[in-house]
Formats: sequence, C-alpha cells, structure tokens
Amino acid sequence: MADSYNVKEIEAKWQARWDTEGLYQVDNDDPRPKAYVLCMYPYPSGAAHQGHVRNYTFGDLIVRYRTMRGEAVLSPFGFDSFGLPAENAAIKTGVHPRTFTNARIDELKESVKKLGAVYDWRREVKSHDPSYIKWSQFIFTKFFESGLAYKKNAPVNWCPGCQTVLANEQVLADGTCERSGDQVVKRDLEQWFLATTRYAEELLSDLDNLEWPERVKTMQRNWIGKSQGTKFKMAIAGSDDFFLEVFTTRPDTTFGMTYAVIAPEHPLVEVLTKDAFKVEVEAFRVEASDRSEIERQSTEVTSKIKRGVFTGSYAVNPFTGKEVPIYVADYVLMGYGTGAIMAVPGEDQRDYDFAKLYGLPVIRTVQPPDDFAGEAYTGSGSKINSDWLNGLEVDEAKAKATQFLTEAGVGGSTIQYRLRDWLVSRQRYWGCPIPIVNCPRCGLVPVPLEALPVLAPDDVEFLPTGESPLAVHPTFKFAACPKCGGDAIRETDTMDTFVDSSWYFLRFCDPTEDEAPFSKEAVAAWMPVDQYIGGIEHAILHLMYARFFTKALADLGYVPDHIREPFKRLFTQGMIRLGGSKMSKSKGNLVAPQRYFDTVGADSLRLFHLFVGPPADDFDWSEQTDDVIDGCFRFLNRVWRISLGTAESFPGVTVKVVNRETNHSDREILRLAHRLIAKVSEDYERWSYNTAVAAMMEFTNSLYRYAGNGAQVETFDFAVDTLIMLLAPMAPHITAEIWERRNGGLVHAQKWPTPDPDLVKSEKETLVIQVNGKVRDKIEVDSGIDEQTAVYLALASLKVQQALHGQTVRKTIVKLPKMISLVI
RNA sequence: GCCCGGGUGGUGGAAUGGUAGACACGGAGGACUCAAAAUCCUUUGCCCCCAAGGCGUGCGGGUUCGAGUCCCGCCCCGGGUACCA
Repeated sequence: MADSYNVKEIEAKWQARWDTEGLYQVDNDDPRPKAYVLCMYPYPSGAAHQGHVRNYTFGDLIVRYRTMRGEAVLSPFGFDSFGLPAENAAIKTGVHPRTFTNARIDELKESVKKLGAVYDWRREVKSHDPSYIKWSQFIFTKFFESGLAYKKNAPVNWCPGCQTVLANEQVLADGTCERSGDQVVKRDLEQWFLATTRYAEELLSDLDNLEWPERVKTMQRNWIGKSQGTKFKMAIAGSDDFFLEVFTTRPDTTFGMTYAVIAPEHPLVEVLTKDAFKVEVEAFRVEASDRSEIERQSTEVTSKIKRGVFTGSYAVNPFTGKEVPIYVADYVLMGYGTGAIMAVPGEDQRDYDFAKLYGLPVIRTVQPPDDFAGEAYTGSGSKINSDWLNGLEVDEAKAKATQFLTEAGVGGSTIQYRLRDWLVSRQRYWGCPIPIVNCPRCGLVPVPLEALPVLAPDDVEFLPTGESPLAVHPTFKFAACPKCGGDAIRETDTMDTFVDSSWYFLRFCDPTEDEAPFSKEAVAAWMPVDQYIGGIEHAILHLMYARFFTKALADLGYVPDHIREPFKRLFTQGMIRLGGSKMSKSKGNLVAPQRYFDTVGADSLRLFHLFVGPPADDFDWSEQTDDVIDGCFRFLNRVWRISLGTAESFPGVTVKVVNRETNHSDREILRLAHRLIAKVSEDYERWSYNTAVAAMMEFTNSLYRYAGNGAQVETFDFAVDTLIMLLAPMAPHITAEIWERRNGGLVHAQKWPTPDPDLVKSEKETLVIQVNGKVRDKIEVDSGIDEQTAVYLALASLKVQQALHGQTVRKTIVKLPKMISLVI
C-alpha cells in the first residue's frame, strides 16, 4: 500500500528545499527573457492573514508558471517596516520599535514560507534597515537640491490621534484620518513638501498607456483633477492697491456675475472688510472654522447650507464695469484655484443656492431649453444678456471671453489641478529621518552622502505626550552645519512611510549596491515591473507616489530615461471580508492561515483562494468556507491517489494500468489532456484561475473513470504527468512530491507543456438543432461533419420533425459542428 | 448628486451572441463497514406523480434565426467621490 498524502511532512520538506536550492534566485545578467513580478511589500504586522495569502498565492503562481515557461522571473520580497503601529506599541509596552518590528518581520516571513511562496531572499529589503535609510535620505537630498523637496509654512492636516501631520491623500472625505479614524484639524506649520504637482500633467497623461484596471486609472485622474479654465483679476472699487483674482471654467458667463466670493481663509479678507462689517466677518470666520469640523463629520447633504457675510467691498466686472458685492462664504475653498470666485447664479447651482438665500439677483446668460425646469442651467445653448457674446454658443463664447481678458491684460486661460504637493513631514520617531540641517548662517543644508544615514538615536523614551521623541532628545537635534561647520539645528521630523515604498521596487533590482541607491544597469535590466499585484486600497496613495518617484528619479538621471512608469501591469485583487464588513479579532483568529497550514496544508488553502471565484472579486468568508477548503483538500487527495496509486493501493480507488494496444478510451483521454493544457494555459494568462482549477478537477474525474476501466501505461503516465505540471504553480508542494516519486527531479524545473493542436479538437461533437431558436434535439456527430450531412441528420430527427409540424423551413443557419438553426 | 462595478440554483460561482447553471460546497439516496470516519457510485434550477412538455439569468421594452451576453428605460445592491468654481 502506497503512503497516504502526509501534508505536514511534504510541505516542510519542500519548503526547506526551496530555501536552499535557488531555483528562484535570478541574477541581473540572466540570459533568459526577463520578467519582474511583484506583490506590494507589506507592513509587517505579524503572521500573514488571509489577504496576504491571497496576494502571495497569485504572485507565486505567476512566478512559478512564468519560470516553467522559460523566463528569468525576478520575485523579491521586502518589508515596509517603518510606521506607527511599532511606535504605538513602544509607547504602550516600552519595547523599542526596532525590536518589535523585527519580531513581526520574523513572524510574517515564517508564514510566507509556510505558504510555499518562493522569493529571491538574497534581495530582501527592509525600509528601516540603515542601508535602506541611507538611500532614502540620499534621494531626499537630491530632491532638495533640485527643488523637488522644499519647506514651507502652510495650513496642514493635523491628526490628534497620530500626533502628526498628514498628506491630503491621507485625509478621508469625511475629514477623518485614514489610519486612526480621528477627526483631522488644520494647523499652520512649517513643513516639508515634495513637488508632485510639477508632474501633474505627466502623471495624468501617462495613465493612458498603463495596463491597469480602468477604475484605478479613473481614481487617479479624478485625484489629479485637471480642469481647463480662465483666471482673471478684478479691480476693487475704491482701491488701487489690491485686486481680486478668480478662477472660472465658465468665462463666457461673466456678464451674469452678480456677486463675488472669497474663502474665509483668504488673505484679502482683512483688507476687503470695511470697518462697519468687521465684527460680523470676524465672527463668521471663527464660526466657519469651527463648523467645518463639525459638519464634515455629518454626511447629511442638508448640512451643506451655504453661509456667508458681506464684506462691504465691491469688485468691478471687467466686462461691464459694474460693481458687484464681495462676500465671504464657506462654500469657496482656499485650497483650490485662487480661493475666490465670480458668482454666476444663473449657470452655477451653488451660486444659485447662495443667491436665493441672500436675495442676490440672478441673470441668465445661456438660453435654456423651453422645458427646462431646474434652477441654474449648466448645459449648452446660445448666449443671451451678454452684449457682444450674444448669439454665440458656449464654447465659442468661452474662447472669445478669454481672448478679451487676455487682451485687456487682466487674465488668460489656465489649467488648474486638484492635485497638491505631497506633505512628507511626520512628527514621529519610527520613520526615516529627514537629512537636513538648519544653519543660522547657511540656511537649510542637506547632510552629505558620506554622513548618511542619519539614524535616530536609540536612547529615547516613548511617552504618550504626543511629542516626537526625536524633538525632545537632548542631543540629536544639535549638529554641525555640513557647510560652515558652525552650530546648527537638525531636522527632527521623519518622512511619511509612503516615501520608503515609493522606490523599494527599484532597490530590489540592485539591493546590495553601496555607491548609489541602485545602478542604472540593474534598473534597466528589470524595470518596469511586468506584473504588480496588490490591494485596491493603494489605488491613489502608493501608486501615485511611486509613479512620481520614478519620473523624478529618471529626470535626475538615476533611473534610465526610457523608464517613466514603474508598473506596466497592475492587478488589484479582491478583499477578504469576514461577516460583511466587520473584521473582529476573534473571527480573524478563527480563519488565521496557520490553522489551515496545520491541518489541510498550504496547498489546499492556496487552491481554495484560486478556486473560490475571480481574483478581482471580493470574497465573504462564511461558515461554509471551511467546507470549500476541505473540498480542495479532497481534490488534492484524489490527485495523490490517482498519481501514485495502483489497484491495491487505496480502498475504493481502482487504478488498472496495463500494457496493451491503444484503443478509443486512450485516444479520448489523450485529447482531454491536450485540451486541458490549452485551457489551463489560457486561463493562467487571463487570470481565470477558478476555471483552471475546475478544468483540472474535471480532468481528474475523467482520469478516475479511465483508470478504472483499464488504462494503457504510456497514455496514463502522460495524462498524470500533464496534470501534475499544470497544477504545479498552484499547489507546489504536493506536485513536487508526486513528480519526484514518479519521475525524479523537480516538477517546477520542467518545461511548460504545449498542446498538440490536432489533438485539442475532439473526435465527436454534440450537434444542437434549434427550431425557431429553441433547442429541439441534440445528436452526436463526427467533428469533421459536412454541412449536407448535418442538415440531413437534423431534418431526419424525430423531435425536429415534431417541432416543424410539417411546415417549410424558410431559413437554415449552420455553425458546424456545434449548431444548426432551422427557421419556419 | 456624479463616476465606476454588479444582480444567474439552497451557497461560491461557469458560460468568444449558439446546449444556461461547468466545477465545487451543501442536501437526498445507495455501496463498503458490526458501526462510524474515510472512500466510491447515483441524484439535485422550478412546475408536473412520472414522462412529454412548459417556465426560468433583477424588472419592462427592443435588435437577432437565436440574448445571461448587445441596445434603450427602470429597480435594487456594493464601491469610489463630493461645495474643486
């Protein structure tokens, strides 16, 4: 009797071998065609959860599959190991973040190995490693020298929970922190920024050439928020010193302006407010800043009442010379455009709402259709009430209005982006220190390469005061100016951890380089990433920043010129949800991968993730899920038994393999095997893993029937070996073991099988006969049947005769060998 | 509100305009067993006693010899986004 499938023994054996054998280690000068397959490197939060399992299963499958196809596949792994959880743990328990993080890395690495995922571990990268910090800092100094990194005083998002500032992207729509969920407040602080807006246009236009999910591209386009419009300055009545600049996408509606609005935070508010209105305006500004925090928490649309007060000043309409009142109102945002608008209630709903509330006049400048029942009309039409624009269509009028403003020297056409520069300062300890020294004589001076990395001191106390341990450290902040050698103050802010993850994929190409962040040659060899795999939650933040870094580093000469995008193809996997959207700790533990490694094994768990549905779809983990995983385990057992069994091996399994002449059943299973090769290969290419698994299950079922009836030895062996090779990327341990026992050697070093096109076609087909579109009969025919015979057979069918009721066939549609459609 | 996705058996899901429900889970029945587990076999969309037949992919229309698939109009669910001028 053959051994039964001993999961633990087999998986441990092969994991140890993959660790030492180096089949998946690739060198930069590997002569095979190169491919770079990458899963987003994780924040190390301890042992892997099912989301990781899903991610790494897809990645590992592709790595193993493409390797069998003869490619040199770069498959590195690393850790996004800076971040708040480690620091919060330090505050709570006193354990140093490094100790804490290293322990979590070990746990994660262990569970990744237990999954059977293979990586070139020689290339492992950790963002908290001094050798990585050094080059993150180096890149920052290069950005600083080129003006891409700069410091400015600005109202910034402050998260009281995280005790640090946040980038705009890290603040959710309701004004809460994407990490802690706390309400974010505005603070005026001197902070470091990266000039992402310099690349706004390229970040937008290059999206067109990426093989990314459309919705991710759409999200990025919306985030960049390009808007074509016109900027112009309006004179202020009674003042020659100031003017009001506004941005509009509708310069054609300028004749309809009945008032103007500036944001409460606008610097001109003070100047514009006349004495008589000072009290009211000041009260409004205070109220507005309070209210914005409260109202942002409410998702009620009704809370979006537009409120404002009159400043006492008037702006002069450049088209009419007429004066309109200037209001301060909270529906105009300081952060967009110029922070001021001309208000046209006739063609803008927001302006209309405000005008109605405060009794301001409405002038229409576009003729709405007769049946128009709305308030502000934003559609197309011809101009009215607009003097020299009357009769023109909106688009023509826009051009003419802009031309007028340009010629008058008060404005011109302009492009606005919603995208803003990336705020990278963080008032935290466990991050990459910003390598800048502030010298009272020389100003901001970058720490030179020889002195990098700047490492945070270890002798710090982690206290829940909210103050960064670096800022209160007795000596860290004192440094000699690299330029003049005099006393200077070191920057104590660290970088947003998204900085680290914006270039790790480049470091993987050349992880031990000691003279530069990476060599150009190494990057040229592997970049861009051929297949990037990760969660949809990074659709904007990480993916946008990584794209920005790649472009900036190319312009600075570190990345080869022709590489302007880091990730050629992106796949965003679906999320694993537990009981709807709630993820509770107890439930999380209940489905922890370790539990399955200990029982059914990694192969069954991997197979389950591949089988359960399309990879892009979310999956709800439920009570029934364990049954499905057991089903995958059962399938692997069936594969084990048919591959290694004989008639006597396993009760209930009949595997009769004999030496004899080839017969019909041999030819059929051979055809099925070749069809399977074609089907699985195609499904692997199109990310349809669930159907590939189904096809292999079906084939295994056929194999059982075949073997039960007496299989011919060569045909049987071919069929089994084919199945094992096709399954090898999905269930690597069991297939490696079966292959070794049957043939010796490594299944993952085999060449991916090629289907014989002649054998992919089957001998017999089911011909479906329809009458008036309804299926009336199905008959077995030779696949090479000719039209005449097929039609003859169709008409000869009794069921078809019944359906025809003796009526004449008016039309016959023939799609051989599958279908004949008769029309009466 | 706007922009994407998506509605198929009891469940997860298959289906280049051509046999709807592959494959699996669950259910039912059976074989093996003293018994159970494991394994193996049969069956499983709905209506109908069975068969013949009919009905079936959120709803209503349309195109087509033929629609889950394409077009138009709705309904519902999920996600993203929201005073961006």
